[in-house]
Parts: sequence; C-alpha cells; structure tokens
Amino acid sequence: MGSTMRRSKQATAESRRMIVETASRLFRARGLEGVGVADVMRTAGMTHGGFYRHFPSKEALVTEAMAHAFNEVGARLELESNDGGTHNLPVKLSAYVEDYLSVKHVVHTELGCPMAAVGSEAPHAGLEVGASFAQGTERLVQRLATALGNAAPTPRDAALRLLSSLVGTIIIARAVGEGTLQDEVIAAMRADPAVVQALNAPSA
Amino acid sequence: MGSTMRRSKQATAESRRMIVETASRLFRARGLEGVGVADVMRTAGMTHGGFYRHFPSKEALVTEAMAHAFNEVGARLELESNDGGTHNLPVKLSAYVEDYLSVKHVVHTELGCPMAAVGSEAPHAGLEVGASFAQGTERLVQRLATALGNAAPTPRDAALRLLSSLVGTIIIARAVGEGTLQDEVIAAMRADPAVVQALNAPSA
DNA sequence: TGTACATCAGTGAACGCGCGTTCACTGATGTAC
DNA sequence: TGTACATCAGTGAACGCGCGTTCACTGATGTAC
Repeated sequence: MGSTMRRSKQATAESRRMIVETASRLFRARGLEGVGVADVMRTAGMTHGGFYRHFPSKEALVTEAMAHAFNEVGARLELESNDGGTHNLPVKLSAYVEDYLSVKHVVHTELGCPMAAVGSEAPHAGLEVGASFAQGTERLVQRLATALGNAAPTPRDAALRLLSSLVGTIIIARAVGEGTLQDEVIAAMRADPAVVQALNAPSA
Repeated sequence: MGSTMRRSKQATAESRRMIVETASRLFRARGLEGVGVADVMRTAGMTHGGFYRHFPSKEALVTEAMAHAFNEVGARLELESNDGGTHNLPVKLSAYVEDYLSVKHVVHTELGCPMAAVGSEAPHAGLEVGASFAQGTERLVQRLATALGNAAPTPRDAALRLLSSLVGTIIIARAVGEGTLQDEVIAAMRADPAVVQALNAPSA
C-alpha cells in the first residue's frame, strides 16, 4: 500500500478529493503564494510528482480549491426547511453572521471565508482564479440575499453591503493581530444596525 | 553619474526615499510576495546589489513601505482648517470616502489603501510587518474617528465600521474583476446609510 | 584653504535555496480475448 | 471464468528559474591634518 502502484478508479477519485480539500485549507491558512504544490501533496499524504496526473498546473488547483471553499462556506446559508406555509424561511443567517464575526473565525482562517482569507491575493492569481472568485462571490451574494429575504427592501444590495462589511472586518482583524484593536473592530461591526438585524434574523 | 560612485549624504537620503516610495507603490500594485527586491531597485533606477546599504532585509522594506502607505493615505484626513469658531471641522471626510469607493481606486491599487491592497497578505509577512499594519490601522482609525467628529455618537466605533466596510468593498470589487458585480458592490456600499452620512459630512 | 586618505553608496557577479514542472519507472488495475 | 497485456496513479530524482542575500570592487565624498 505504501509503495508505488496503480490505484483503482475509486481510490483515484478519493486522492483528487483529498488534494482539493487539503489545498482549500492550506491556501486559506497560508495564502496562495505561501503554499507550494509539494506542501499540498505532502499534507495529503502523497509525493509531489503525482500532482500532474490530477491537475495541469498549480493555478488549476487554486481555481478548484477556491471554488470548493466558496461552496463549503456558502452551503451553510442554504434553505434547510420551510415553515409549512406559503414561503421558505431564511435559515441560518444569524448563525452565519454570528460565526463570521467571531475570534474563532479570525483564528481558524483555514476553515473560513475564502474572500477574507486570500481576497487581496486574488487579483494576482491569474484569469481562471479570478473567474472562480467572481462566480463564488456571485453565488454567495445570491445565497445571502435569499437568506435576508424580506428583511430588507433590496435584498441583493443588503447582501452586497453585508458581505463587504464582514470581509473587511475579518481582514482588518487578522492584519492588526491579537490585541485590543482586533477585539474592537469585531465588536464595532457586531453593533452595526444592519449586522444586528441579520443576527436577529429568523433561524428556522 | 551613471557609473559607480559614492553618493553625497543628500543623494543617499534621496535614494532611500525613492526606494521606499517605489516599494510602497509596487507592493500595493502586485502584492508583497509578487514584488522582489530587484524589481523595486530596478524601478527606482538602481541595481539590486545596493539595496542592503539601506535595509537589512526585504521584510524591513515591506515594513517601512506599508507604514509610508498608511501615512500617505491617512494624511488626506487631517484637519486642514477650522471654522474660526470654537472647534475644528472634519475636513475631507466626504472626499476621502468618495475617492475610496470609486472605480479609480479599484484600478489604481498602487496609490490606494494598503489594507485593501495587501490586507490578506499581512498575516503572513512577519512580525515587523504585522506591527506596522497594527500601528498604521490604529492611526487611520483615529483620523477617521476625528473626521467623523460629532456626526456619530461613538466616533471610534463608527470609524472602525466605516473602515471595515470600505476595505471589504474594494477587496471584493478587485477580486471579482471588471463587470456588473464589481459595479454593484461599489454602488451598494455607496448607498449604505453610514456611508451616505460620511459622504455628506461637512467639508471645510 | 589645501591635500591625503578612509569611508561607503552603488555596481554586477555569484551563492543557495525553494519553487513549479517534467520524466523514467513501477506494478496493481481493469480490459480484451 | 480465466489469462495476457495495456493503462496510468503514484514515486522519487532531476530540470530551470527566480528569489533573497552576499561579496569584491569602484571612485566621489567628506574628513583629518
């Protein structure tokens, strides 16, 4: 098992999934340029040579890893039930914002929002990666708008504002490091009227 | 003048200033890891070998370049006059926010807010750089709070919220690239109540 | 004020290192018969 | 159902290349006398 041998189709698919999952976390944790192909493969339990059996380039991996991350964090906003009446309720919005604006999110970059993790690197990561960010963000904004539902007169605008505020808060919190300022910036945004409204949104 | 020779104290100081200024722009434009010492020196009109007569390491340059950038953008918020009465007026706040939330700012990363330009890279750039970001952000928040003046019941919290919103908007706008979504995220934040208030702040 | 010399900013070549990528090889998988 | 063989996921060494950093050298500066 440890030595070199061909894998079954199932094992191959498993390897690919493991590479993407590992990359998704490592890129968020240490930045797109701070993680090498060999780092990803080593963490996934393989050697770097086999990487190109799965992806044509590092950029292709970054593209897929970021798409995966956007989908992972956005899935928590999906409607999970309806109230049995005529319309669905936006489930989980308050929990989403609660978790987003937390010290835990600041610390655990590897499991958090990809925009907050590597947003300022995205413009330098190539066209494919840029497209992945555009699509991931669009989808996330749609999910947020849906979750905001009738709580706002213009849900999409409210979603865009909310996402911008959340992303900026976490990026600043991480950039200034542990300390009073970090706590303050999180607390201040938690007290924002629009954020307060989202935190009090109906949750199933 | 072109060939190798010792420079006067004045010329040496001029070279150092040029290196920091050049680095400040290049790092913002292409990211901290996307710019090498040789790039900076070449753009500043020198060869890379002489770099270490001015700085002990690349990190030291990043540290100073970011401090320079924070000070440059924050200086526009300084009080520039008073109304001749008992208190100073917050000058330039509306112009600051107006320029911040513009396509021009999105495009001209090299002259814009350093937090928006490289914020998500800061946590991986070393302790000195982190300290520079913490100090630069604190100073910028203070300037924003002062500029907000009596417009908000808690100026510091309002400043923290405003900065977070501005930073997040520009990072998202750049990450998604040119297009409808980019225009929308800027327009949405321009319509935010707190932003509208800042845009209408007294301007001298 | 003039002269001799130590300093040191800047040059250009070189260093080691890590990165993305390539490649010959292995041997279980999975297919053709 | 059984057998022979082509495929290809994964290994481990190797490749260029660019990066941060070092170094011997140059010659005008600026100081000591």
